[in-house]
Amino acid sequence: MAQKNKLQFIILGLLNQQPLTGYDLTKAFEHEIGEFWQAQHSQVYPQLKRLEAQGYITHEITISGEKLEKKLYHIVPAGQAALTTWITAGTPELTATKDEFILKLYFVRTNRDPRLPEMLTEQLHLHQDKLEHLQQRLTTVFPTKATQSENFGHYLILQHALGRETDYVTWLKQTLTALPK
Amino acid sequence: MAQKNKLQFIILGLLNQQPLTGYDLTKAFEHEIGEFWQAQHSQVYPQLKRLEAQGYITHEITISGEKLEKKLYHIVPAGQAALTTWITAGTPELTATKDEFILKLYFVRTNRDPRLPEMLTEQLHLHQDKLEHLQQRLTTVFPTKATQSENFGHYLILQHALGRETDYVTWLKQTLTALPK
DNA sequence: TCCAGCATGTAACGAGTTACATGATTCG
DNA sequence: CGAATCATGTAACTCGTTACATGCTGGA
Repeated sequence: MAQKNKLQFIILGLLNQQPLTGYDLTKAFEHEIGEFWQAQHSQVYPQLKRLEAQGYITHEITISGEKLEKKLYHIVPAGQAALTTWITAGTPELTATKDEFILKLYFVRTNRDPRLPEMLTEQLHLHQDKLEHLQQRLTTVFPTKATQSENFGHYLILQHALGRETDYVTWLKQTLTALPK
Repeated sequence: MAQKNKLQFIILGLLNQQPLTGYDLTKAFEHEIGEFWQAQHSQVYPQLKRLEAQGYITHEITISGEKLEKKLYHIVPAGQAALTTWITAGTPELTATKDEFILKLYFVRTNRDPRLPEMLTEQLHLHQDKLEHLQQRLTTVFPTKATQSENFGHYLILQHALGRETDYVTWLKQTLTALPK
Protein backbone atom coordinates (compact mmCIF):
# COMPACT_ATOMS: atom_id res chain seq x y z
CA MET A 1 0.00 0.00 0.00
CA ALA A 2 1.14 3.55 -0.61
CA GLN A 3 0.30 4.67 2.91
CA LYS A 4 -1.99 3.44 5.63
CA ASN A 5 -5.45 4.87 5.26
CA LYS A 6 -5.81 6.91 8.42
CA LEU A 7 -8.72 9.00 7.21
CA GLN A 8 -11.09 6.09 7.77
CA PHE A 9 -10.24 6.01 11.46
CA ILE A 10 -10.69 9.73 11.98
CA ILE A 11 -14.12 9.45 10.44
CA LEU A 12 -14.93 6.45 12.63
CA GLY A 13 -13.64 8.32 15.66
CA LEU A 14 -15.78 11.36 14.96
CA LEU A 15 -18.88 9.31 14.16
CA ASN A 16 -18.28 7.45 17.42
CA GLN A 17 -19.05 10.70 19.23
CA GLN A 18 -22.18 11.59 17.26
CA PRO A 19 -23.86 11.01 13.87
CA LEU A 20 -22.62 13.43 11.22
CA THR A 21 -22.99 14.20 7.52
CA GLY A 22 -20.15 14.33 5.05
CA TYR A 23 -20.48 18.08 5.16
CA ASP A 24 -20.16 18.14 8.95
CA LEU A 25 -17.04 15.99 8.75
CA THR A 26 -15.50 18.28 6.15
CA LYS A 27 -16.22 21.28 8.39
CA ALA A 28 -14.54 19.49 11.29
CA PHE A 29 -11.38 19.16 9.18
CA GLU A 30 -11.47 22.90 8.54
CA HIS A 31 -11.82 23.77 12.21
CA GLU A 32 -11.18 21.68 15.36
CA ILE A 33 -9.46 18.71 13.75
CA GLY A 34 -7.72 20.94 11.24
CA GLU A 35 -5.15 21.74 13.90
CA PHE A 36 -3.55 18.34 13.33
CA TRP A 37 -5.27 16.72 10.35
CA GLN A 38 -6.72 17.90 7.04
CA ALA A 39 -9.01 16.40 4.40
CA GLN A 40 -11.16 17.83 1.62
CA HIS A 41 -14.73 16.88 0.91
CA SER A 42 -13.56 15.11 -2.23
CA GLN A 43 -11.82 12.64 0.05
CA VAL A 44 -14.53 12.45 2.69
CA TYR A 45 -17.51 11.46 0.54
CA PRO A 46 -15.85 8.49 -1.20
CA GLN A 47 -14.40 7.32 2.12
CA LEU A 48 -17.87 7.34 3.71
CA LYS A 49 -19.12 5.14 0.87
CA ARG A 50 -16.26 2.71 1.41
CA LEU A 51 -16.82 2.57 5.16
CA GLU A 52 -20.49 1.83 4.59
CA ALA A 53 -19.64 -0.88 2.04
CA GLN A 54 -17.35 -2.43 4.65
CA GLY A 55 -20.19 -2.48 7.15
CA TYR A 56 -18.60 -0.04 9.59
CA ILE A 57 -21.19 2.72 9.28
CA THR A 58 -24.75 3.24 7.99
CA HIS A 59 -26.65 6.32 6.94
CA GLU A 60 -30.19 7.63 7.06
CA ILE A 61 -31.52 10.37 4.84
CA THR A 62 -33.02 13.45 6.42
CA ILE A 63 -34.75 16.26 4.60
CA SER A 64 -33.92 19.90 5.17
CA GLY A 65 -36.58 22.38 4.05
CA GLU A 66 -38.50 21.18 0.99
CA LYS A 67 -36.24 18.63 -0.65
CA LEU A 68 -32.56 18.97 0.31
CA GLU A 69 -31.33 15.51 1.22
CA LYS A 70 -28.72 15.07 3.94
CA LYS A 71 -27.03 11.75 4.63
CA LEU A 72 -26.56 11.39 8.34
CA TYR A 73 -23.97 8.70 9.05
CA HIS A 74 -23.92 6.50 12.18
CA ILE A 75 -21.21 4.17 13.42
CA VAL A 76 -22.23 0.52 13.98
CA PRO A 77 -20.60 -2.01 16.39
CA ALA A 78 -18.27 -3.39 13.70
CA GLY A 79 -17.00 0.14 13.15
CA GLN A 80 -16.47 0.71 16.84
CA ALA A 81 -14.49 -2.52 17.00
CA ALA A 82 -12.28 -1.40 14.09
CA LEU A 83 -11.72 1.94 15.80
CA THR A 84 -10.72 0.30 19.08
CA THR A 85 -8.38 -2.10 17.31
CA TRP A 86 -6.63 0.81 15.57
CA ILE A 87 -6.22 2.85 18.77
CA THR A 88 -5.03 -0.13 20.79
CA ALA A 89 -2.50 -1.33 18.22
CA GLY A 90 1.04 0.06 18.47
CA THR A 91 2.16 3.11 16.50
CA PRO A 92 5.77 2.18 15.78
CA GLU A 93 6.57 4.50 12.85
CA LEU A 94 7.77 7.97 13.58
CA THR A 95 6.31 10.65 11.35
CA ALA A 96 8.76 12.01 8.83
CA THR A 97 8.28 15.75 8.76
CA LYS A 98 8.94 17.32 5.37
CA ASP A 99 9.41 20.98 6.19
CA GLU A 100 10.26 22.98 3.07
CA PHE A 101 12.00 25.72 5.03
CA ILE A 102 14.26 23.18 6.75
CA LEU A 103 15.08 21.77 3.34
CA LYS A 104 16.10 25.17 2.03
CA LEU A 105 18.25 25.76 5.09
CA TYR A 106 20.19 22.60 4.28
CA PHE A 107 21.52 24.29 1.17
CA VAL A 108 22.68 27.40 3.00
CA ARG A 109 26.36 26.75 3.56
CA THR A 110 27.56 29.65 5.68
CA ASN A 111 26.25 31.85 8.48
CA ARG A 112 27.16 34.88 6.35
CA ASP A 113 24.67 34.01 3.61
CA PRO A 114 22.84 37.32 2.97
CA ARG A 115 19.50 35.54 2.54
CA LEU A 116 19.50 34.10 6.06
CA PRO A 117 18.08 37.04 8.05
CA GLU A 118 15.08 37.40 5.76
CA MET A 119 14.42 33.66 5.62
CA LEU A 120 14.58 33.30 9.39
CA THR A 121 12.47 36.38 10.04
CA GLU A 122 9.71 35.19 7.73
CA GLN A 123 9.53 31.86 9.54
CA LEU A 124 9.64 33.59 12.90
CA HIS A 125 6.52 35.57 12.02
CA LEU A 126 4.70 32.51 10.74
CA HIS A 127 5.46 30.47 13.83
CA GLN A 128 4.73 33.31 16.23
CA ASP A 129 1.29 33.68 14.64
CA LYS A 130 0.73 29.97 14.93
CA LEU A 131 1.83 30.02 18.55
CA GLU A 132 -0.58 32.83 19.38
CA HIS A 133 -3.38 30.99 17.65
CA LEU A 134 -2.67 27.86 19.70
CA GLN A 135 -2.59 29.82 22.95
CA GLN A 136 -5.94 31.29 22.02
CA ARG A 137 -7.31 27.82 21.28
CA LEU A 138 -6.12 26.44 24.59
CA THR A 139 -7.86 29.09 26.62
CA THR A 140 -11.11 28.97 24.64
CA VAL A 141 -11.38 25.18 24.34
CA PHE A 142 -10.12 24.38 27.85
CA PRO A 143 -10.95 27.31 30.12
CA THR A 144 -11.00 25.26 33.35
CA LYS A 145 -9.26 22.24 34.91
CA ALA A 146 -12.53 20.32 34.64
CA THR A 147 -12.74 20.79 30.87
CA GLN A 148 -9.17 19.55 30.52
CA SER A 149 -9.88 16.09 31.90
CA GLU A 150 -13.12 15.82 29.95
CA ASN A 151 -11.35 15.73 26.62
CA PHE A 152 -7.98 14.66 27.84
CA GLY A 153 -6.42 13.59 24.55
CA HIS A 154 -7.31 16.82 22.82
CA TYR A 155 -5.86 18.76 25.75
CA LEU A 156 -2.60 16.83 25.52
CA ILE A 157 -2.35 17.48 21.80
CA LEU A 158 -2.77 21.21 22.23
CA GLN A 159 -0.20 21.22 25.00
CA HIS A 160 2.21 19.39 22.75
CA ALA A 161 1.62 21.63 19.74
CA LEU A 162 2.17 24.64 21.96
CA GLY A 163 5.48 23.22 23.14
CA ARG A 164 6.56 22.47 19.58
CA GLU A 165 5.84 25.99 18.32
CA THR A 166 7.47 27.57 21.37
CA ASP A 167 10.58 25.55 20.64
CA TYR A 168 10.50 26.52 16.95
CA VAL A 169 10.22 30.22 17.81
CA THR A 170 12.99 30.01 20.40
CA TRP A 171 15.29 28.30 17.92
CA LEU A 172 14.63 30.91 15.22
CA LYS A 173 15.17 33.84 17.60
CA GLN A 174 18.36 32.37 18.97
CA THR A 175 19.69 31.67 15.48
CA LEU A 176 18.88 35.21 14.35
CA THR A 177 20.68 36.87 17.25
CA ALA A 178 23.71 34.60 16.83
CA LEU A 179 24.16 35.64 13.19
CA PRO A 180 27.28 37.69 12.39
CA LYS A 181 26.61 41.39 11.60
CA MET B 1 -1.03 20.73 -8.77
CA ALA B 2 -1.28 18.17 -5.99
CA GLN B 3 1.76 19.47 -4.19
CA LYS B 4 4.81 21.49 -5.12
CA ASN B 5 7.52 19.26 -6.46
CA LYS B 6 10.27 19.72 -3.88
CA LEU B 7 12.25 16.64 -4.86
CA GLN B 8 13.56 18.43 -7.93
CA PHE B 9 15.18 21.12 -5.77
CA ILE B 10 16.83 18.66 -3.40
CA ILE B 11 18.37 16.94 -6.39
CA LEU B 12 19.51 20.28 -7.82
CA GLY B 13 20.92 21.24 -4.43
CA LEU B 14 22.89 18.02 -4.10
CA LEU B 15 24.15 18.16 -7.69
CA ASN B 16 25.21 21.73 -7.01
CA GLN B 17 27.75 20.37 -4.55
CA GLN B 18 29.12 17.62 -6.80
CA PRO B 19 28.15 15.40 -9.76
CA LEU B 20 26.25 12.30 -8.66
CA THR B 21 24.47 9.27 -10.11
CA GLY B 22 20.87 8.35 -9.42
CA TYR B 23 22.20 5.62 -7.17
CA ASP B 24 24.29 8.11 -5.19
CA LEU B 25 21.29 10.36 -4.76
CA THR B 26 19.16 7.47 -3.54
CA LYS B 27 21.86 6.55 -1.02
CA ALA B 28 21.91 10.15 0.19
CA PHE B 29 18.18 9.90 0.94
CA GLU B 30 18.84 6.78 2.99
CA HIS B 31 21.60 8.42 5.02
CA GLU B 32 22.47 12.12 5.52
CA ILE B 33 19.42 13.68 3.91
CA GLY B 34 17.20 10.92 5.25
CA GLU B 35 17.11 12.76 8.57
CA PHE B 36 14.67 15.26 7.10
CA TRP B 37 13.68 14.07 3.63
CA GLN B 38 13.04 10.70 1.99
CA ALA B 39 12.74 9.46 -1.58
CA GLN B 40 13.02 6.08 -3.27
CA HIS B 41 15.00 5.35 -6.40
CA SER B 42 11.72 4.92 -8.28
CA GLN B 43 11.15 8.62 -7.74
CA VAL B 44 14.74 9.71 -8.28
CA TYR B 45 15.38 8.25 -11.75
CA PRO B 46 12.27 9.70 -13.45
CA GLN B 47 12.92 13.07 -11.77
CA LEU B 48 16.46 13.12 -13.14
CA LYS B 49 15.07 12.56 -16.63
CA ARG B 50 12.61 15.41 -16.20
CA LEU B 51 15.30 17.77 -14.90
CA GLU B 52 17.47 16.92 -17.88
CA ALA B 53 14.56 17.46 -20.30
CA GLN B 54 14.03 20.88 -18.68
CA GLY B 55 17.66 21.73 -19.31
CA TYR B 56 18.63 21.98 -15.64
CA ILE B 57 21.11 19.10 -15.59
CA THR B 58 23.11 16.96 -18.01
CA HIS B 59 24.71 13.56 -17.69
CA GLU B 60 27.77 11.76 -18.95
CA ILE B 61 28.16 8.02 -19.04
CA THR B 62 31.06 6.44 -17.22
CA ILE B 63 32.00 2.76 -17.32
CA SER B 64 32.70 0.74 -14.20
CA GLY B 65 34.66 -2.50 -14.79
CA GLU B 66 33.89 -4.09 -18.15
CA LYS B 67 30.51 -2.70 -19.15
CA LEU B 68 28.46 -1.36 -16.22
CA GLU B 69 27.18 2.06 -17.25
CA LYS B 70 26.79 4.82 -14.71
CA LYS B 71 25.04 8.08 -15.49
CA LEU B 72 26.87 10.87 -13.72
CA TYR B 73 24.65 13.96 -13.53
CA HIS B 74 25.93 17.55 -13.47
CA ILE B 75 24.04 20.72 -12.76
CA VAL B 76 24.15 23.42 -15.48
CA PRO B 77 23.74 27.22 -15.01
CA ALA B 78 19.98 27.13 -15.72
CA GLY B 79 19.66 24.58 -12.92
CA GLN B 80 21.68 26.70 -10.54
CA ALA B 81 19.43 29.63 -11.34
CA ALA B 82 16.31 27.56 -10.60
CA LEU B 83 17.84 26.41 -7.31
CA THR B 84 18.65 29.96 -6.25
CA THR B 85 15.19 31.18 -7.18
CA TRP B 86 13.61 28.47 -5.04
CA ILE B 87 15.79 29.16 -1.99
CA THR B 88 15.35 32.92 -2.27
CA ALA B 89 11.57 32.81 -2.68
CA GLY B 90 9.47 32.93 0.48
CA THR B 91 8.24 29.79 2.24
CA PRO B 92 4.87 30.96 3.51
CA GLU B 93 3.10 27.63 4.13
CA LEU B 94 3.59 25.92 7.44
CA THR B 95 4.03 22.19 7.22
CA ALA B 96 1.03 20.24 8.42
CA THR B 97 2.33 17.35 10.48
CA LYS B 98 0.19 14.25 10.34
CA ASP B 99 1.34 12.27 13.34
CA GLU B 100 -0.66 9.06 13.72
CA PHE B 101 -0.01 8.83 17.46
CA ILE B 102 -1.33 12.35 18.00
CA LEU B 103 -4.41 11.40 16.02
CA LYS B 104 -5.05 8.38 18.24
CA LEU B 105 -4.62 10.52 21.35
CA TYR B 106 -7.41 12.77 20.12
CA PHE B 107 -9.85 9.92 20.59
CA VAL B 108 -8.74 9.17 24.14
CA ARG B 109 -11.32 11.00 26.23
CA THR B 110 -10.14 10.58 29.82
CA ASN B 111 -6.85 10.49 31.71
CA ARG B 112 -7.99 7.17 33.24
CA ASP B 113 -8.07 5.37 29.90
CA PRO B 114 -6.21 2.10 30.62
CA ARG B 115 -4.45 2.22 27.23
CA LEU B 116 -2.70 5.50 27.92
CA PRO B 117 0.37 4.29 29.87
CA GLU B 118 1.28 1.76 27.20
CA MET B 119 0.70 4.18 24.33
CA LEU B 120 2.78 6.91 25.92
CA THR B 121 5.58 4.54 26.92
CA GLU B 122 5.88 3.19 23.39
CA GLN B 123 6.24 6.69 21.98
CA LEU B 124 8.69 7.62 24.73
CA HIS B 125 10.99 4.79 23.70
CA LEU B 126 10.74 5.67 20.03
CA HIS B 127 11.52 9.34 20.60
CA GLN B 128 14.29 8.63 23.09
CA ASP B 129 15.96 6.43 20.49
CA LYS B 130 15.59 9.14 17.89
CA LEU B 131 16.99 11.71 20.30
CA GLU B 132 20.04 9.58 21.02
CA HIS B 133 20.58 9.05 17.32
CA LEU B 134 20.46 12.79 16.69
CA GLN B 135 22.89 13.51 19.49
CA GLN B 136 25.23 10.94 17.98
CA ARG B 137 24.88 12.59 14.57
CA LEU B 138 25.63 16.03 15.92
CA THR B 139 28.89 14.96 17.52
CA THR B 140 30.05 12.90 14.53
CA VAL B 141 29.06 15.36 11.78
CA PHE B 142 30.05 18.53 13.65
CA PRO B 143 32.85 17.67 16.07
CA THR B 144 34.33 21.19 16.19
CA LYS B 145 33.20 24.81 16.03
CA ALA B 146 34.93 25.15 12.68
CA THR B 147 32.89 22.31 11.11
CA GLN B 148 29.69 23.96 12.36
CA SER B 149 30.13 27.12 10.34
CA GLU B 150 31.29 25.18 7.27
CA ASN B 151 27.92 23.59 6.75
CA PHE B 152 25.87 26.06 8.69
CA GLY B 153 22.39 25.14 7.46
CA HIS B 154 22.87 21.47 8.18
CA TYR B 155 24.10 22.34 11.65
CA LEU B 156 21.01 24.46 12.31
CA ILE B 157 18.72 21.68 11.17
CA LEU B 158 20.31 19.17 13.50
CA GLN B 159 20.07 21.64 16.36
CA HIS B 160 16.42 22.13 15.61
CA ALA B 161 15.62 18.44 15.30
CA LEU B 162 17.36 17.86 18.60
CA GLY B 163 15.24 20.52 20.26
CA ARG B 164 12.09 19.08 18.77
CA GLU B 165 12.78 15.56 20.02
CA THR B 166 13.85 16.82 23.43
CA ASP B 167 10.56 18.63 23.70
CA TYR B 168 8.61 15.55 22.58
CA VAL B 169 10.34 13.35 25.16
CA THR B 170 9.78 15.92 27.93
CA TRP B 171 6.10 16.18 27.09
CA LEU B 172 5.66 12.37 27.12
CA LYS B 173 7.49 11.96 30.43
CA GLN B 174 5.56 14.73 32.06
CA THR B 175 2.26 13.34 30.84
CA LEU B 176 3.13 9.87 32.08
CA THR B 177 4.01 11.02 35.60
CA ALA B 178 0.89 13.21 35.79
CA LEU B 179 -1.39 10.23 35.05
CA PRO B 180 -3.64 9.10 37.92
CA LYS B 181 -2.64 5.78 39.53
C1' DT C 1 31.34 -19.50 -7.54
C1' DC C 2 28.17 -17.19 -5.05
C1' DC C 3 26.29 -13.31 -2.73
C1' DA C 4 25.94 -8.62 -1.29
C1' DG C 5 25.79 -4.52 -3.16
C1' DC C 6 26.04 -1.47 -7.39
C1' DA C 7 23.17 0.47 -10.95
C1' DT C 8 18.94 1.62 -13.60
C1' DG C 9 14.65 1.44 -14.86
C1' DT C 10 9.00 0.60 -15.06
C1' DA C 11 4.27 -0.63 -13.25
C1' DA C 12 0.54 -0.55 -10.17
C1' DC C 13 -1.58 1.55 -6.71
C1' DG C 14 -3.10 4.58 -2.88
C1' DA C 15 -3.27 9.20 -0.88
C1' DG C 16 -4.25 13.87 -1.35
C1' DT C 17 -5.12 18.36 -3.95
C1' DT C 18 -7.50 21.21 -7.25
C1' DA C 19 -10.98 21.82 -10.28
C1' DC C 20 -15.41 20.70 -12.30
C1' DA C 21 -20.33 20.19 -11.55
C1' DT C 22 -24.92 20.67 -9.60
C1' DG C 23 -28.62 22.09 -6.78
C1' DA C 24 -31.15 23.78 -2.22
C1' DT C 25 -31.66 26.87 1.72
C1' DT C 26 -31.46 30.88 4.51
C1' DC C 27 -31.01 35.47 5.61
C1' DG C 28 -30.63 40.24 4.63
C1' DC D 1 -33.91 38.35 -5.18
C1' DG D 2 -29.23 37.71 -4.63
C1' DA D 3 -25.29 35.99 -2.12
C1' DA D 4 -23.32 33.08 1.21
C1' DT D 5 -23.49 28.80 2.78
C1' DC D 6 -25.36 24.12 2.92
C1' DA D 7 -24.88 19.71 0.68
C1' DT D 8 -23.09 16.04 -2.38
C1' DG D 9 -20.67 14.18 -5.76
C1' DT D 10 -16.89 13.19 -9.82
C1' DA D 11 -12.58 13.99 -12.65
C1' DA D 12 -7.92 14.87 -13.44
C1' DC D 13 -3.70 15.06 -11.70
C1' DT D 14 0.59 14.82 -8.69
C1' DC D 15 3.15 12.67 -5.09
C1' DG D 16 4.96 8.80 -2.97
C1' DT D 17 5.28 3.75 -1.86
C1' DT D 18 5.73 -1.08 -2.98
C1' DA D 19 6.64 -4.31 -6.16
C1' DC D 20 8.39 -5.97 -10.52
C1' DA D 21 12.35 -6.46 -13.54
C1' DT D 22 17.08 -6.74 -15.21
C1' DG D 23 21.98 -6.96 -15.30
C1' DC D 24 26.96 -6.04 -13.56
C1' DT D 25 30.87 -5.98 -10.09
C1' DG D 26 33.90 -7.09 -6.43
C1' DG D 27 35.29 -9.67 -2.70
C1' DA D 28 35.06 -13.85 0.33
